[in-house]
Amino acid sequence: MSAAMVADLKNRLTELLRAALANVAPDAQQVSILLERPKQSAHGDFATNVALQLAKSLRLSPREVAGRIVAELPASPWIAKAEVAGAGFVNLFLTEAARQQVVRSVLEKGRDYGRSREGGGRRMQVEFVSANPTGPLHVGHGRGAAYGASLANLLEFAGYQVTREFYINDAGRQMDILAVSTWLRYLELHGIVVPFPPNAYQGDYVRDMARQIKDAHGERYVRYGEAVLAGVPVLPDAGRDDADAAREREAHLDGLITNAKELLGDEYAYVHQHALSEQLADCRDDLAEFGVHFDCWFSEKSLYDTGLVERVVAKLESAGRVYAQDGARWFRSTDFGDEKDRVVQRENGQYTYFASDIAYHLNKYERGFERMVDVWGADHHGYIPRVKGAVQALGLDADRLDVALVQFAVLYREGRKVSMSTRAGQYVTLRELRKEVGDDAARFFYVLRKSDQHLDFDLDLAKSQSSDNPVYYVQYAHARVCSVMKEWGGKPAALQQADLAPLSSERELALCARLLEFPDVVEGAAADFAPHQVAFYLRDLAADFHTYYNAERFLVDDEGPRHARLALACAVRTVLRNGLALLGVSAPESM
RNA sequence: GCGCCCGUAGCUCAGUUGGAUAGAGUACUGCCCUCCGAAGGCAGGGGUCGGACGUUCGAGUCGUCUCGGGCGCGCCA
Repeated sequence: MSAAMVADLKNRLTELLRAALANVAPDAQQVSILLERPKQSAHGDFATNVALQLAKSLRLSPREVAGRIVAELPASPWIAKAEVAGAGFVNLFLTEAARQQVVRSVLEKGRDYGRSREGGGRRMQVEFVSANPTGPLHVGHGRGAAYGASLANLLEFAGYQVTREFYINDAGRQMDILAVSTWLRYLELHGIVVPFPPNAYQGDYVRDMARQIKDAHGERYVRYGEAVLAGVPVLPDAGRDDADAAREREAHLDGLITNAKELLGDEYAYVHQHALSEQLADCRDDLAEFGVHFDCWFSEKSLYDTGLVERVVAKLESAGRVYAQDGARWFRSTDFGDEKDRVVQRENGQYTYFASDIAYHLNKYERGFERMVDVWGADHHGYIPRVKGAVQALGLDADRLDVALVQFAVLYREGRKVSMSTRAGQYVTLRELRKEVGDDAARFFYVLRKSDQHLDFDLDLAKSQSSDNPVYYVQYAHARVCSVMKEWGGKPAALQQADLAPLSSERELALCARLLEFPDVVEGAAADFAPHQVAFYLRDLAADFHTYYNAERFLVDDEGPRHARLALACAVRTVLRNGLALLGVSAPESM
């Protein structure tokens, strides 16, 4: 049996079952034959419920139908046994040879074992992280980064041509706040003290940028304090935390932004640009060190510069989807199931974030991606109907766009929730986390949970270098294989043609069956956008290997068993490495 | 109040378009290194799958209701 045939094992089995069905139920040729892997090995390698599906129309008991299918099943070198079980399942047991050959298949394909053509080379975009470049990434962004990167890897492995994209929110008010925050710190350095607003960016990185500007340009951006505050609404008392006070603080900040733009004129753009590029560079470095790379950094501002925002709103208006009310312009998202219509252009003429996001999605479609995935924080779930609505309103196929929601990571320190506030600058950064627990542990930990599930991130546990962290368990299995190979001293290539017949123990055949699962796991994880399935699989594979390792010796005197076992170990190593690579985790040869 | 998500072992979580006796990790208890790496292995206890009703050959999974938790509901991004 060749490697390709192993990969097609399920298809072959399906064909055999269909051949049997042709005799059992000639009128039911279109019935779908689902082959699943039973949870218990006593139920065989594959099972099908097709008899249960057909029983009613055939007016026979499910067990009777199953019995006839088994009787009509053509002989095959891959099936050792087929039997009727339970309510009417047909359980198929593979021959030892069928299982053993997966080892050869893995060794032949190497890094490509598990890769599929499911995606057919179709172009797909995964947009993720897309954090405001207004400060260091925090641990919530880290989860989106780990998830998005792993998802992109998976989709690529599943045969899609993937573009990884970061959407830069460089056009909005948040960037102005960052620029003004930096400028105020800069003025401080020159002895001009304007009270630093509580809702401006507090982090030390703002002071760092101010210092850089001072070092590079001296007093060039200095303006008088009275002018900075001229006409700016006063700050409410620090003690007040009612809604009015919050509004007044925002008004104060807006006033400062307006004055900064007037006082600095064209030079405001420099401060703004400096802050943006500094933060973006920091973000890119941080992610790169985390093993997260992007093919495209897409600027929101560019959508305004090219006039696309304006054009897309006009297009929606001419389609009758935008109307004016209360001085603003609204998109009729209720036509598409949203709870209420949404503003695209404010009374003051400014477009909303939503408007540029519509333009952005139009741009994605125009770039020809057949499928797109937006990875968002789960708190944005209410945003989905309006974006999908806008896509539909533009006459585009909304089904090509998927939104994957990632819940925020909730940090725990000494058993207590760590409060997070971006503005107050009190949050654990991704950098800190990476430094504390290491990139491998962080990447693995992040995807060890379903993405739309809350992640309790226990910092103390993650910080401890103990074996509690599951990533060590998987990496250790890999290091163990490497160690055995080193001890053996031979060349792996010599194992390609090893006779695999000696791999007949229960543990060896179980390990083979596990290796056989990998392509299915990849395909399922890609289809479900669920990298955590790969992480769980790797833990199972490592467990099977550790069990085997403890029970048997590899370096026995007999060359037959020795080479067969080493071939199996090598195959395990390859699959561990391929799986870890999908998750962006290293596969160390020793640790 | 309305909408979306989640309730599975003490804790943290898996559970493959509905499938057979609901599984891991962790914690706890007891074993296993003169032998390729003990960051490992073996064994053990622990569950009304939040609750009720329904759909059917079959429900942790689907539907309705209900209780509990999270998030969203702005001319913010």
